[in-house]
Amino acid sequence: MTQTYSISDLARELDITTRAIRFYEEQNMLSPERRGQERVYSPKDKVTLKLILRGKRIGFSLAECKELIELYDPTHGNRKQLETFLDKITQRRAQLAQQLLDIEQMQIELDTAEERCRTALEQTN
Amino acid sequence: MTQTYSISDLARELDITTRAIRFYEEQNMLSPERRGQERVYSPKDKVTLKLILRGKRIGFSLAECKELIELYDPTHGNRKQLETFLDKITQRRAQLAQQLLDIEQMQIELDTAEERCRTALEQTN
DNA sequence: GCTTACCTTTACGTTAACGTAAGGCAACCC
DNA sequence: GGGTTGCCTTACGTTAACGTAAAGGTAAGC
Repeated sequence: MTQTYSISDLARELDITTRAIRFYEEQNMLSPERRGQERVYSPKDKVTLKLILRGKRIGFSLAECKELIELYDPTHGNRKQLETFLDKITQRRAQLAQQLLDIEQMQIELDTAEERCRTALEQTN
Repeated sequence: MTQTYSISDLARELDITTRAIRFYEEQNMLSPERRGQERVYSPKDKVTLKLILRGKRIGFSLAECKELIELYDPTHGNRKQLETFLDKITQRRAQLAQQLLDIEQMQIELDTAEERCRTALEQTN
């Protein structure tokens, strides 16, 4: 008796549209159960959606998010597939490391930008 | 005698197309000098371009990048403008903080994904 | 039995961020 | 002076990621 969700349940909870959720399914990133016509989502589907949203927040394309999701599968892979998986993981790691640097740098620049703003504000007083 | 660059100089060095550079200019993110028809870029222009690219790497839209660039200006702002600037800075900070969390989480998941891959590989031996 | 609130599919529309030609001027090379 | 290289503008094409109708099916409530 594991929990299930309707499409609008998930839309509300994750703050996205039902259209977006259906779109992700079109892209084969989700495949919810059906009760007749209606989509019925499992907790695992919800996790997948959260993965997608997190990927998007750090600027990943849906295609990239999809790759990440596939890394979660009970790895049905043959040897060669597994090795390309490892390659992809390495690439993602490098990308994330670069992003960390970029974010740190940008935080520093926000600091100085804020200072300039504050001193400029004091001038107007 | 400060350094200058042609458009293809910058394209080569920053590994983007000239079309992209011209596009950023169309969006009023750059305004290089002209020598006749030709665009002549300054070191400052180059910095701006790097800012744009860094913004893109962490998933910012060009519109967001533009806002960041404007925070760099010799703040020509009146009081109200400065305050909205500060608001925007606060928002960006929050976004960056969230991204840091997202990246950390994703790194952890890459770790476990890699492990699963490696143990699956050992099965195939 | 009618409204309201869900759900469905199909399909065309939209925006961002460029890509990709097409056509033309200016300078150098042999 | 013909060819190559590099710059320019104008303009239409393209892809991703949905938005937005349109048209309809079902179940609950009054």
